[in-house]
Amino acid sequence: MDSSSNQPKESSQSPSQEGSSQQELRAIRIDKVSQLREHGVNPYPTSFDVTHHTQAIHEAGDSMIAEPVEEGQRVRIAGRVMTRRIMGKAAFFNLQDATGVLQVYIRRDDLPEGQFNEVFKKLTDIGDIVGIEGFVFRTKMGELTVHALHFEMLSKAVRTIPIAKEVEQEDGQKVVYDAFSDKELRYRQRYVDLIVNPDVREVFRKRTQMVQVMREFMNQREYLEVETPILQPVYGGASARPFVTHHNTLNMDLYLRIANELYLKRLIVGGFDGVYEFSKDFRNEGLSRFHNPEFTQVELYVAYKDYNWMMEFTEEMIEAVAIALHGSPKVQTKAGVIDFTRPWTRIPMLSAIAEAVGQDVSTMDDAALAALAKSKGVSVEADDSRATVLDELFGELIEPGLIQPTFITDYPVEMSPLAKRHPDNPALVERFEAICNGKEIANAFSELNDPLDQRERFEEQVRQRAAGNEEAMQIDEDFLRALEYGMPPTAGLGVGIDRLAMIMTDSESIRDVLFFPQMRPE
RNA sequence: GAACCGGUAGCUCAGCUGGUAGAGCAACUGGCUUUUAACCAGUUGGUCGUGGGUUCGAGCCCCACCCGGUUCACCA
Repeated sequence: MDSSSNQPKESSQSPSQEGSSQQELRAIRIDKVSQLREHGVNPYPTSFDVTHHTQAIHEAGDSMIAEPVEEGQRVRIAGRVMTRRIMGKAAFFNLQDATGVLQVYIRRDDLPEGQFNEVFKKLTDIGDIVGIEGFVFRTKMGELTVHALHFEMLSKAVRTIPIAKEVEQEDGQKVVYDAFSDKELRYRQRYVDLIVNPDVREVFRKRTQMVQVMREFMNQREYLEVETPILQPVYGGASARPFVTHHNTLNMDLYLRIANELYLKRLIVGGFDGVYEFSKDFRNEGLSRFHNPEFTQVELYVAYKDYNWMMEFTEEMIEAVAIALHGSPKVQTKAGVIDFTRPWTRIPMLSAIAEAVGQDVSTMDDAALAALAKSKGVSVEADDSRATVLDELFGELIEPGLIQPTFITDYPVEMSPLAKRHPDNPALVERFEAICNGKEIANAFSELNDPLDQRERFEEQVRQRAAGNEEAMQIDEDFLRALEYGMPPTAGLGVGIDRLAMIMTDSESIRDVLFFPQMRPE
């Protein structure tokens, strides 16, 4: 492992690389596992019949309390012990299950001989998973509580969980003390983060709900959810550097997909009218608050439609997401309220730039355009194409200011090798991006289905690659062959699920909407 | 890849001008049958990210490296 291998070997009972204090805490808990067995208690039994979740009991509230209370309905709940308050012959503890937290009251005299003192008081810790059966009542202080008549250890934890204490102040504000907040530990040990930070669980529930709403939205329109290859012999559909892997038996390199666009369009050629896929894509680029090497997009292709139709589809679907998650198309974020109410503003890219710089750039020659960019503080390289300069201008001057969802339309053809040319201006394509909170959340176009034009566009990409653009596309001969069989006019859409989840959950980093963000090894 | 900020007990954090490291919670022992940051009394717990250096003496100063965060560059 490392150069310290001449040290005495650590016992398998105590993981290395940990402080002695933590090892002591762990050793004490492991000893408790043995003690439980000595008391005839299985620390890891196989099952427990749960009748109620804590949330259901909270919702039922006083209707679950009988008169007298001990004759109330028996409830069986299971979960993790989060706090303990022991008072000699009785105790309270908070039990957390998948739905919430509920207080439990437990007394020595309600349990079999010795169970309270030996098993509960001495051998049960915060973090253990237990099951109880009892009846519901309210304490003197009015807190809904289950009075336990039966107690079972369900899983003994041998590591301590970081305890946060929550206090409700007189004004009703909740203050959390000692919250588990170290971002590195939270990302590396997400399971602990999820145990102790309820807000984190809520973020991921919202993310899942968001995907479900979108899936249902597309299913209702009878688009087919499909699966296409992640391991691709030729990568394409986006401008990015790929991950490379190797298949031993075939003895060939394969690429992890950077997009699934070209496969989904093959399926449109095959005769499906609408296909979509929630797709993990992989791009071998830097990491940041907005970039993880693997990320999720949904891509959708619909035959006989164009990008105008797709704009309406997009704003309708995302408005539906906002309403499902927040009960309203208006979403509160740190950047202010974002209002997804359709229709969203639509601005052609060149008009947006003209408005920002106060001049019409469409009639400007390349040199004048480059000079303009420099005068606006936008850095341009000598060999940048006209399209690149326009993209830079847009990205620097306009995009960051677009907080409310906005469609930017009609991009230069050089940047969009898979999009159909605009009928009014062959230098542009029928493409839009949806910008929200200063970031692209969706990208779509009327798909190029002219196989000869598509071949020329690929060949231009090859020239760009030869000129040093590592992100330029490869020629996909099989895709061209598919187009030659004829693809109907088609509208295509990609929505960045992580980016949208960040907005919908008001998260500042993509790591906060990924369970397991990419990290360097510990 | 660059700049800035950070890394001290299991968790959250103090630690002054360099003088042998502290609190709360957790844990351990005892007490307490409606508590709720439960409480009361006592106890334990540290490779101060790692490795060098300066110094009589380093958590603190210097250098290198590791990990994380943020910003920038690239991108979705």
